[in-house]
Amino acid sequence: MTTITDVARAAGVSPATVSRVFNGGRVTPERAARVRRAAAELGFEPNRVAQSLRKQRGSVIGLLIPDIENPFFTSLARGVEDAAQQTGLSVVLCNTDEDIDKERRYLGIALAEQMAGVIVAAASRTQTDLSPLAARGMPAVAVDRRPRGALVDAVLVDNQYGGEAATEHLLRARYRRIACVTGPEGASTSEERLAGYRSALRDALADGTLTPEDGDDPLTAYVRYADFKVGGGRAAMTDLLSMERPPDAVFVANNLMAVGALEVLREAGVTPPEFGVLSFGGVPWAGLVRPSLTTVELPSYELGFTAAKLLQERIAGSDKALQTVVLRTGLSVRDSTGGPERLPAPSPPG
Amino acid sequence: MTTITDVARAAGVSPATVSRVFNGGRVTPERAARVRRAAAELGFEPNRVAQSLRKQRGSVIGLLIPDIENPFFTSLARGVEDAAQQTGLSVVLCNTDEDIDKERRYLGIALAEQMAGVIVAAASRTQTDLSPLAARGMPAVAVDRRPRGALVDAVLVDNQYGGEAATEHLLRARYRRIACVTGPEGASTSEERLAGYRSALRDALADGTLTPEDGDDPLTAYVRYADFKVGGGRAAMTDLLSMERPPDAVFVANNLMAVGALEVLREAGVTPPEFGVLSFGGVPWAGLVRPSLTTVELPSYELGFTAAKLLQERIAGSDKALQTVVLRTGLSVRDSTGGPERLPAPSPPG
DNA sequence: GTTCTCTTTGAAATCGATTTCAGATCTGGG
DNA sequence: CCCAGATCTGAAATCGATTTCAAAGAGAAC
Repeated sequence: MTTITDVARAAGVSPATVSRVFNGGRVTPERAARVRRAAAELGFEPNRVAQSLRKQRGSVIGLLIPDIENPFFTSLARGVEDAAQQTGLSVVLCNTDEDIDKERRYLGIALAEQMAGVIVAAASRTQTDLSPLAARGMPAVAVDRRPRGALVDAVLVDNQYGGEAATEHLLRARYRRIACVTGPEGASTSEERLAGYRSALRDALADGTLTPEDGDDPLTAYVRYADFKVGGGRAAMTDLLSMERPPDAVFVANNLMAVGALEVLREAGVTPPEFGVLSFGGVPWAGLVRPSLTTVELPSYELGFTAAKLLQERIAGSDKALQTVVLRTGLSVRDSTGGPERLPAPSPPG
Repeated sequence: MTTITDVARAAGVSPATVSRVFNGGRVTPERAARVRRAAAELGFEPNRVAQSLRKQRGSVIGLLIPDIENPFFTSLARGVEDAAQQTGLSVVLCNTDEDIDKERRYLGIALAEQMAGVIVAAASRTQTDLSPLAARGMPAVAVDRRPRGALVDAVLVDNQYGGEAATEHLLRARYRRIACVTGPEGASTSEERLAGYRSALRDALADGTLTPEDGDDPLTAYVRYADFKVGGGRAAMTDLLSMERPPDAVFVANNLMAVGALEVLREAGVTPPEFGVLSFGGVPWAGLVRPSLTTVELPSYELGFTAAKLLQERIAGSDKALQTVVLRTGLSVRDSTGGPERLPAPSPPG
């Protein structure tokens, strides 16, 4: 491997000069040219490990995500990658598997490897602890989920608004017993989406669109907590269908659980849009799902891109006040929420 | 940050002794205990950057994959991660996007960061160049795709056998005009799967199962090359359907293209199993696709796991002869290849 | 008691870059 | 022609670990 010393020798200068050539120090043009030529001839590339050690900061940023198999996060990862590439940082992806210990381990690695910074989609709102990073001055940005009390920039989506819009849409489509399958208790995303759902129901109760049935609390009876995975969606949906008075629509608070819910519905012979289904977050290969699925669209790529930009500012030394950027969701209305009445079949094409 | 020197001072020993305690040198038990206690109290964690610099080798392995959004590769990545975790290595994921330049850049980073080794699913069989790694003694393992002439261990699937089995299955199901949508020319996986398809057709022609129609070469007429992505599958399928004498079944050489093909078929009102569809590699959320899809099952997780194990051996210094491990595929027969005749509908459950 | 061996220890070199500091060179002004 | 100030340059320190080497100490054999 050719080192800076080799280049220096070849160019007849000192290593310090070589370093200056590549890091923008003052060097006479003639010498600089000699150094560059020598470096090119020898195929010199600075050893990043040595650089990191000396500068006390690497050129890699860590991206901790809870589920690499969820396309939402892979898309987010691409956003981060694209933004990072623009400034020569590289991204390493760490899959925490929604597991607090794995997450802690990866945070430790980030510190030990002296990464330039980290972007974290926290495994838990209450347990994820970013303070060791802060203690060592490593910049961090929370994305998608905001861990409690962490003093970091955050890029989030407007979960409450999205949940509200989704539920309102179902109400407008004349569904009246709308269930909500949300994520784990304690995850900020779960709670906020659920809050949106409840807020929409409360409004509907207030203006008479929805009339309370006796017995259960209408804001709670149809709510189920699950785990943001396909299996959890299946279990929750099965449970809802077995109710004495089952729902006629469901708002599922994440894409994978929506897949699970759809599977269960299909197996039970219950099909949208008679039974309304609305997913928070796009489902992959949505084109294959019939009827097509109404979704709350999440700006996953932008989430990642924005987070990376923010992180870069911090790495560059910005000490602006902490920011929280909230990105808006959008509602893509498709066939699965057409309304509970059986509609006339569309005439076949051609 | 607490360094080895701090610990040494706290324990009243030299840094060398502290290092020995953690790296298995000979130290008297009493001292070792003192060192451990001091380290624990100070929360000492060795600085990996310094370690890497000194040892000339890091504790991170790079995994270069061409498409992070293909669940085949994310599953493979998990295999790598699980295997790596067992020996304290961490994995960083690099998405090359089937792009030779991005791939080259990441290989450069792997070298500059002194990674312990790399696992590569090559972006191109002909252009991917692993020789810089070899030149610097960095261990590498090829996975899924074998770059031409690279002197590295490889873990592959038996593509030809899988393609053959798939095509034979379609023939047995009495499809007679079987198309093949394969990947880019030049990718080893494309070529081998296509070769399997052709070999099965040749056998069928030889034993009379299949009779050549006049005009086109039966081994070529129904073959289309595409790009291993959804869009490519769509285009190829559209093209096939527009033929004067369209096929009655298709063997699609990767999962994403199968999704594209299914979309086109659905839009055209052509449905399996009258039109047979067989995908090489599982389709995500297969449960939502109706009719269910017959697939060649790929051991993606095992592929990654095995590759990581192999790499670890090399990192540990093994100089065994180069190995190529070939893992078998399996055929999961489902509804989409039930045969071209319209079958009586199954009686409803219950 | 002396010598020899074996274990344990710490001082110092090392990895490859960056950066400080002080000296050398150059410039322009007086 | 000399000097102040600006500009360049290289020697050496530094980052935090590992590892070599030599010395000190312990123990055994005679």
